[in-house]
Amino acid sequence: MRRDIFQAIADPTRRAILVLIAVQTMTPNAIAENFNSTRQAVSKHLRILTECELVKQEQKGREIYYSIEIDKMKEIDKWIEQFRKIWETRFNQLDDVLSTLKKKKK
Amino acid sequence: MRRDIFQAIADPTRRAILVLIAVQTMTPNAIAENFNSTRQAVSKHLRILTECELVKQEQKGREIYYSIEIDKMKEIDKWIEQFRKIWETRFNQLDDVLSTLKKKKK
DNA sequence: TATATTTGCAACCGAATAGTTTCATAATTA
DNA sequence: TAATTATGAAACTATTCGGTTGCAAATATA
Repeated sequence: MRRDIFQAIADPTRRAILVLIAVQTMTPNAIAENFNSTRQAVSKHLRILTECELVKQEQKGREIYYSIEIDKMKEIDKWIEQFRKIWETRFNQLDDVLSTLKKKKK
Repeated sequence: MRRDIFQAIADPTRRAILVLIAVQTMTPNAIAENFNSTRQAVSKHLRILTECELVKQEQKGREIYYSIEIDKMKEIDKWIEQFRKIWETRFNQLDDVLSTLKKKKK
């Protein structure tokens, strides 16, 4: 069973769940109301998100409130980071080209 | 056939390919040398990455050089953006708490 | 206490995934 | 021209994935 954050956010329903509970903590029932699939399907998604620690639970009586584990989201950001460096460099290079052109014009 | 960037980067081999060709353009053969699976398997990964426009090809004779489509990578960053806002806010709130504590100490 | 509610788990199913082997095509080289 | 090299496509396979239905456990309410 592969269970990492990238595999977790590959599914559009799970991405939507993350966006939902990022705004406020929610119970599985409340989350499921936003989707066409069954509550059990959403429950399975929540299990996957919990297993890779992208969400955490808080039991309150018979209800369980799910909330986002924002620190784990940073790991995805960390992976993107190495590419961000590239596009920022390319942007600066473009900037250099533009300013060189400007100087030549003068 | 679902073919979006999140599904594309879900596979660890594809993520490694992206990191590899981010540094320099490479041919499928050169890329495949870095993995234990067959050249054909890598070829399939490249097709998926090409289909969702995360990489582009440039034919040179019988060789094909693959390079990263950095703009497409920004789309992932864009999705992370909404969560970045959250963790920055939380960080600031923590900052407020700390400075309040500091003031009380004085 | 009996009933309703909230939730997760197990078993099953069809589709998708990632890999393999085999083959075809096009370009280079001997 | 013949052999070699670089590549992608097709067919097949085992495994995983996302969904379903049915069930059990725990808590709340009548």
